[in-house]
Amino acid sequence: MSTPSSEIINRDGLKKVKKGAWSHEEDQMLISYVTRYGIWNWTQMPRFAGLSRSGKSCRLRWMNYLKPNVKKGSFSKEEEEIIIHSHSVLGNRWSEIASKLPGRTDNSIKNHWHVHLKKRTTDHHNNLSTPNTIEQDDDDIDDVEMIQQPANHINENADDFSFLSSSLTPLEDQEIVDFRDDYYYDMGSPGTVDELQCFWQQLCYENLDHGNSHMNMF
DNA sequence: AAAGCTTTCAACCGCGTGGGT
DNA sequence: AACCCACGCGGTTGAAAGCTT
Repeated sequence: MSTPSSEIINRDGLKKVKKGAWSHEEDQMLISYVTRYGIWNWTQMPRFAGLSRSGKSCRLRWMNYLKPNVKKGSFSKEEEEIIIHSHSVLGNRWSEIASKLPGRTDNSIKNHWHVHLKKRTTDHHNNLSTPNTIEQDDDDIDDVEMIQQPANHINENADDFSFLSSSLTPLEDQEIVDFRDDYYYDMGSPGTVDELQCFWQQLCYENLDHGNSHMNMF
């Protein structure tokens, strides 16, 4: 779910940064570039990667969606319990709360809080302040159930990088990039124009097989 | 079937911070 | 000390999906 893509053209007819939803092709370009060269400078990187996006947008897309260990899908009871407890201690420090939930991003936690958990905690608080209330909604029942669930799956996807090999065929025979921790920072810039051109030619070669002729930018 | 309403969440924006010069 | 730049954070927005009437 996202806003539609829009390319902004300024008065001189020059292309400026694109906004809105990311296309599959843009995702592939970003993944491929980061896999090959690592993250060296978000501001400069879109230009080298052939993306008409701001560095900020690229960083957000990578951190919240494309990064290999980003956990998608619904939150478990244990995760919700951790969020609720952490929020009661830390407040709206979403990044700090996210650090307690491997694979979850601050953005997704923030969204989940506002959509699901905020109401639950205020309801709970209201029930406490009105002790004669007998009603117990589904969410309260969930709160009881969550304590009984095992917590062994919270980190289940932390080491799952399998999608990289399936989506990045041009690079599958090259060195395996370790995305854990901050390894991929400080890998250096792409270096020469020849090196960069070679990189994109590899990508184009592979993508032509899948009809992605837009990749042919050289 | 379709119109209107609600929910969800990806993405944007503005601001604060830290490092470099 | 002052400025610049890159990055990260938290609040907010808005389109799409889902639901209700």
